[in-house]
Amino acid sequence: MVQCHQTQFDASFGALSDATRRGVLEHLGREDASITTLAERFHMTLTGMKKHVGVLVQAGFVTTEKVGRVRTCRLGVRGLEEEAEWIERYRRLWTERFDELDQVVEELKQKERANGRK
Amino acid sequence: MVQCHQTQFDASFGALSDATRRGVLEHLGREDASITTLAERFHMTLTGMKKHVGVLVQAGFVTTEKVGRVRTCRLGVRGLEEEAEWIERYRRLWTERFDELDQVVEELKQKERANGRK
DNA sequence: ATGACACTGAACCATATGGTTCAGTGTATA
DNA sequence: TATACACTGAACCATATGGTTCAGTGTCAT
Repeated sequence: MVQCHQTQFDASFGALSDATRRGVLEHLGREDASITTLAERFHMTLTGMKKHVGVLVQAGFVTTEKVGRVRTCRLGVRGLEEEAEWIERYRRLWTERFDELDQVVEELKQKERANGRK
Repeated sequence: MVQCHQTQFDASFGALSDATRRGVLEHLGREDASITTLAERFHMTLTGMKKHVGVLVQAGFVTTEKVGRVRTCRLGVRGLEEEAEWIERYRRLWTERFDELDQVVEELKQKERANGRK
């Protein structure tokens, strides 16, 4: 369950680690867009935006289709389910870890009270 | 609500985009560890592992404390709450988007049935 | 006090990333 | 048919990333 998705997570978290790409996802969440539209929206050359879109496609977040001379980008079917799962798993890890810590702190307090009474 | 966390997300998703670092988080979720332990565990030089830990510290996922000659790494207090939130928000976006799509498909089917009856 | 141990920092290396320009190709439109 | 438009690909650039080696510094154990 751990080794099977490594390279996929590398790609998807990598794709999410750039503000422009997160912005593109947000835009595509509202409406489909051509490369030109996205390039203008994010103050970037066509070529630059095409690279970002390429990364998002590679990660499976976006699909594109070219009709005539314009390539339209839209959200891919893959979504963020697996990333959400991964993150959730680690959130649980964190919580457990700090519940343990709380216990330790609680024990320390008890000891202190005991010492205070001495 | 969008621009305020950009660089933080850059750092945190960037930190998660590497298999070794995800592995380190998993390890620290089970137990604290020294740099040496982690380096051995992931077949890497001390220096290399120290860099990875640095990235995780920078992202706020890990804290370290040096006592004597060993630096112990543990999960930081920050956790993954905000990343979980972000991802959740986009999961909703996706869902809405594909619900719309489903509607369109549904309408197409209806039209087709109508044409079939012609 | 000596040696081993755990880390640290600088320097280096190859490759990846985020961007650009420039020179195309193919498509729509006047 | 000529022109403008949307994209594509190659080449380039600066910086970041993921790793290494090597030469320390400080700490523990004999």
